[in-house]
Formats: sequence, structure tokens, C-alpha cells
Amino acid sequence: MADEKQLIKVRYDKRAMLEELGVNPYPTKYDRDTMAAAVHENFEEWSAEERLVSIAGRLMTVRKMGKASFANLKDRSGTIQIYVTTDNVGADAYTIWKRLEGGDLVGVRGIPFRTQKGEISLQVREFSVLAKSLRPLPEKWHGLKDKETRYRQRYVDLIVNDDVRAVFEKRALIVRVVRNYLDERGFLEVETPILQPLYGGASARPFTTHHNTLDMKLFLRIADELYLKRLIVGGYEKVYEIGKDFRNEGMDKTHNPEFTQLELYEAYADYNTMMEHVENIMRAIAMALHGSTTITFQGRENDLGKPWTRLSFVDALSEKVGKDVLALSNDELRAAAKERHIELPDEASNGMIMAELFDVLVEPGIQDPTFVLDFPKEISPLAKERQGRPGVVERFEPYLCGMEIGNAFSELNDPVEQRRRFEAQLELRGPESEEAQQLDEDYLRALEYGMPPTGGLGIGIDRISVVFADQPSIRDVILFPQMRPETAPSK
RNA sequence: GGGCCCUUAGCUCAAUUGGCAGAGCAACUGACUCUUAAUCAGUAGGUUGAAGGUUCGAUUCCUUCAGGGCCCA
Repeated sequence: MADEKQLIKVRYDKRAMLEELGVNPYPTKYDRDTMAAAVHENFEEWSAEERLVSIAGRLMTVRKMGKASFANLKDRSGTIQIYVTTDNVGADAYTIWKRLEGGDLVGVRGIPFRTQKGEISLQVREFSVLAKSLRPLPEKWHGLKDKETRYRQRYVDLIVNDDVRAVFEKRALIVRVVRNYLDERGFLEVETPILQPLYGGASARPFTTHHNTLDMKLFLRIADELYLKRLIVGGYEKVYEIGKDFRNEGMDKTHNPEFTQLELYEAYADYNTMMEHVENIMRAIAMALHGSTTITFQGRENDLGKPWTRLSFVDALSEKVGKDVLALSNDELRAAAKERHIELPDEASNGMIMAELFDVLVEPGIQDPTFVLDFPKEISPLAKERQGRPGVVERFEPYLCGMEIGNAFSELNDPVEQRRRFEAQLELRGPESEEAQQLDEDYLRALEYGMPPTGGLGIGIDRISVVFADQPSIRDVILFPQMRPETAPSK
């Protein structure tokens, strides 16, 4: 009597028994007037006046005796113990009560009191079945640990693992802090197309779909960038969007095929302005979450109270390689990579090799909050070249707790130069490359109307959630991470 | 894509050198009006991820596949 089918059948039978007793196992509504946490907070007052309160939630543990029972009732605010006796609810109701079990959703009306052992509880006068649960809950003490089940059936994970619920509440708070910060500074929140006829704003492979009526190929966006900058041309001056981007690439603990990105653009600003925003926003999140500018990630403390370290990409890499990397030929860069056993595709350009070298030689050493600056122009086709430093652009990537969390530029606003950069990308990567930035004529037309000098910033919301919630993987901050299907996938 | 590891009852986990597949919780029956991982007495629950192979005998060894995890690319 305990394989899963039988456990479920027993619960279906109990549902039928409830119906025989005249109980609707799925009523439409229940009027509750307080929450479990509020009963704890207001206990002295409410127990003194013997206030009758009503709460609703899920039965988590049930301790039944012959004519009296205790159970823990959990709602989104917390847990409260309830005390059900024949004396208080009547014998008929107690018969119904005895049919209930862990997992069931119930509403109770009762009076706050303290048990002999001192636990704040509700003395139940009346209860209602609100939804019969037909599946057994995981073990009450050890919870649900299996990662596969936790990700596939997040609803069960959330029922039993309070720390998981807390992670997603932190994530929501992070997004709220970001919105407040930008709204207070006059940024306009906008929505731009997710379905795009051309994809751009990043180097990544897209998901492709098809629109039936227009009979055309469409792409799921890989970035919001080019649409948001059109809005800067349009005169909004300060815009942001928080939304999903989609990249048809690998999955690991820092990558999910769909992820949430903040992008913001500010006219008459540059990448230095964006650094200030990053420092301010991260500090505000730390204060909101921890009440302190010091955060701990995977056992290591980081202070967000100070200005972030500035680290030059080309200088740091040149130091590691022992030569000015901007002055090296493709062959010399390849030799440097080969020395370090880095495999490269045949068509790798100088910039791509430098990026590979950076990932291996420099990035692992980044621990403190750091802005990596001075990226090679060739791998930054949307960023403005740095004055007096040819080959290098005004771009930075913020690193928080060793993790790359975003990307920012002084935006390239010269339409002539932008066209050259697009063309250079296509030439570098080849016209067939899905990763090359596409030549977007309408975007160039917009630039021709004139875009003010602009600073732009993208921040990965999932990545910063990993850091601030101190989680090991992006899958732990995404409610429903991408998984292979349980049954054979459709192809 | 490559390497390593994991998959045993609904959940959390055991199982000696290859020798009868177990425990706790959950469930079921009974007792019980202050329990809180309730307690007490009893009952039941397994295609050991799937398919093949080696063997007298496979949860255990081998192969393939599926799903998951970690590391690397």
C-alpha cells in the first residue's frame, strides 16, 4: 500500500469520503482576515481580547489524537500551529477533520492562545476544506533535495523548501530596487520587440521562429540595445527595459537560454556615468537585502561601499602575455594562445583571441568588484573608440564576486563609423555566421537623424540574483530553468 | 562537444568480496484531549532509471541508451 499510485489512490478515496460527508473539496473562495505571521506579531493583543481570526493555508504536519489534534498551517507569511478539538468544533466536524492530511489546503477560524508548552497557536472553532491535495508531500524533515525534481516540479520545491522561496523573494526585491533607482532618476521604462526581423546588440546565436500571416522569419531578441537606442534618437533621453533575452547557446551555471536583462540608456552621458550607476545600484541592492554594503558570496566577502577597481583589459592582458597585445599580429597572438594550450577556431580574429586569452589569464584573478575597461575595438562594434587610444573602445564589463554581470559602452553614435563596424563584423565572421552583428539599415537610418552622445548599460538580472542570494547556479534563481523534457522531446 | 560522478519505496538514505533489497518519514488499521520530527501497537509498500551482456546467481561487474550533477571547452 505505498507505491505512488496507491498513495494517490488513498487520497482520491479521501476526497470521495469528503464528498460523501457533504464537503465540497474545491470551494470557490475563502475570506481570511489575517496571516500566520500577523498572529505571532499581534499575539498579546489578540489573545487578550479573544479575537476570532481566520487564516488559510496548507497543512504541513499533522498530529492527530483521538479527540484533539495539532497541526501546522502554512501560508505565504509563515506557519501557525492550530489546535482542533471535538469540544470546539463538534464531533461531526472532527470526523471530517480526521480525513484531512498533510498537503491539504484549509481555512480555519479560531482564537489565538498559547499552549502549555508556550507555542502561539489558534484554538480552532471552525474550519473549511479549501482544496484537497491528491499527492503526497516530500518528507517533512529532510524536505526535497533531488535537484532534478526541484527544478522540474518547482511547485513542490516551493511548498517544502522555505529557503528556496526566500531566494525568489530576494530576486523580486532586487528588481524592485533597480526600478526604484531608475524611476527616481527620471528613466522611462519601455517595452521593445522580442520578435525581431533582424537580431542585434550582441554576438550570439538566436532562436528563430516564423510568422504565418507575414510569412516571414523572425528572431527572438538576443538584446534590446538597438531598439532602445532608437528611442534615444527619438528624444526620450533616459530609457530602460527589464525583459527576457534569448540566446541559442550552451547551458551551464551562468547561462540559461532565456534570461532577464536590464538595459538602460542615458543621453549626454558616457561609460563613466554607467560605472556610477552600477556602483550605486549594487550598493542599493546590498543595503536593501542585507542592510550593509558587505555581501558574502560562496564564503567570500565583498565590500560594495568603495569605488570598484578599474582594470584595463589590454593592459592587464599585455602584462600577462609580456607584450603589447594590440601590437601583436594574428600569428603572434595564436602563438601566445597555443603556449597556454588554448584551442582556437581557424577564423579567430585578433580580438577573439584576446578575449580567449583574457578569459584564461586575467579573469580568474578578478575577485573584488571590478570594471574591466579598454576592450579591443574589433570585438566591440557598438562602442565608441577611446580618444587618444586607438584600437580600444569606451566599454566596460562589471565583475561582481568574480562573475561577469553586464556590459556597458559610450555608445557609438556616428552612423558612418557604425556602418564600417557592421561591415567589419560581417567580414570578420563571414556572412553566414549567426553570431555576427547583422547590418541593420533602419538602425543606421535612425543614427543618421542624430543620436546624442549616450551611455548604455546592460546588467544580467539572473547573474546578480545568483550573487546577492548567494546561490551556486543560475538555475537556482530561475523559477523554471530550461530542462530536457522528461519524455521524448519533439524535434 | 570532452571527462568524472549520480539514478534503490512517494521523500531522505542504507545494502559487507557478486549471495534472501532494508531503515526513518509519509501511507493504512487500532489506541490516545497540550502535541510540535507527537507517541504506542500492528500492516502494507520495490521492473534497484531503461535495454542488453558476463555469471549458478547482478542493486553490485561490462556495454549502450535516457535523465541529472560537477569540472573542462
